[in-house]
Amino acid sequence: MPEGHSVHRIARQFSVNFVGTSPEVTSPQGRFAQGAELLSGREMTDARAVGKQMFLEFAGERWLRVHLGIYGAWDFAGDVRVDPAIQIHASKFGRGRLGQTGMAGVVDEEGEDSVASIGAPRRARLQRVQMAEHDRAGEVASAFPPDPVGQVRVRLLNERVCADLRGPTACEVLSPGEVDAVVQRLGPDPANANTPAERDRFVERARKKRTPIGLVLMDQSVIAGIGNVYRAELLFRAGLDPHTPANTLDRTVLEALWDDWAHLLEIGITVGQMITIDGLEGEDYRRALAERDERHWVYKLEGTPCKRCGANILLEEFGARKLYWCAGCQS
DNA sequence: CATCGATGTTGAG
DNA sequence: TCAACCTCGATGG
Repeated sequence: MPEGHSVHRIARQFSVNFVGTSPEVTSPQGRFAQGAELLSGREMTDARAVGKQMFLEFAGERWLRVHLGIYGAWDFAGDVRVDPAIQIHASKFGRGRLGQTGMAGVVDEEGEDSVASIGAPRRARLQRVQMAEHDRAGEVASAFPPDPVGQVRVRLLNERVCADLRGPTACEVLSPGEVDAVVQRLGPDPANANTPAERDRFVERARKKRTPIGLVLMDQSVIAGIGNVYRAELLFRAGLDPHTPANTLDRTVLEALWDDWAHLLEIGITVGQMITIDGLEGEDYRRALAERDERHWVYKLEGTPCKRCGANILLEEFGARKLYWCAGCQS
C-alpha cells in the first residue's frame, strides 16, 4: 500500500545493498520460479522507481519490475545498510518492512521509540532480533539467511543482505523495451526530475481532462506516485474541491499542485512517512511521527473538526475509493 | 479467534 | 462496475 515515497525508498535500499552484487534469486513460494531462474547469479546494475513501480536491472538486459499493489511488501534482513539520505525510525516490528503500513520505509535501528535521525549508514537490528528468537526457541542457529516467512514470491540474497518480496500485484522479468513501454505509460515523477519540462508534461495532460481533479491526481498516466492519502492532502493544501473538472483549473493552479507534490514527496522519501502538515517542530513534530492523525489534515479524519476551519471533515465514495475532504476549506 | 479493511491495479463482464 | 489478487494490522467478541 505504499505511495510513491515508499517505492523510492525501497529502490534506494536496493541501490545501497544490492547494486554491484550478484544475488541468488529464488522464489520460495514457487510462483516466480521461472523468473527467478532468469535473474539468479546476474549482477544487479541499477535500481529505479517511477511512481509506484520499481525496476531492478540485471546484467544481460533483464529487468525485474515490481508493483506492490495494496498489500505487497519487501522485508530486508541481514547486515542492512541504509541510504544516508533517508531517515530511519525504530520499528515496532521485528523486521524492516518496506511497503506495507504507515511505517513504510522502516528499517530497524537502535532505540525503541527513537525518532528519525539523519544518519550515516548503520546496521539494522534484524539479525540480533532473529538470533534472540532462535535462542528462545533453543535453536542453535544460523540467523542468516532467515527462513522464509509466509508466501515469499521472490528472495534476493547476497553475502550480506536478504530481501523478501511478498504479496506484489506485479512481479515480472522484462526486456529494456518492455520497461520503456511501462515507463511511457506513466506520467512524470518529480522525484526523478522536478523540472519545468516535467511539470509542463503534467499540466498539459491534466488540463485536457474534464475528469474531476480528485481523480486526475490518482491517474498514474497523468502524474505518477500519488495515492489516496496524498491525493486528499494535496487537494486540501491547495484549497481545491476534489470534484472540480481539471480542465477548468487555471494553469497556475496545476503548476502549484505539481510543486506541492514534489515538496511532499521529498519529505516522504526523506522521513519515511507521509507528513502532510509541514512546518511542525519539536513536540508537535514528534507527535506527527507517532500519530497519523497528527500529520494529516483530512485523511481518515472524517467526523472530526477541520484543523484549519473547524468544519466537519467529510468522507465520500469517489471513483471506488474513499475521499476525505473539508468542504469549508476546499471550494 | 474471526472478520474487516487498506496508502492499488487489472481485467472480466 | 466490481471481483480478484492474497497480506496483515486493527477491531470486536
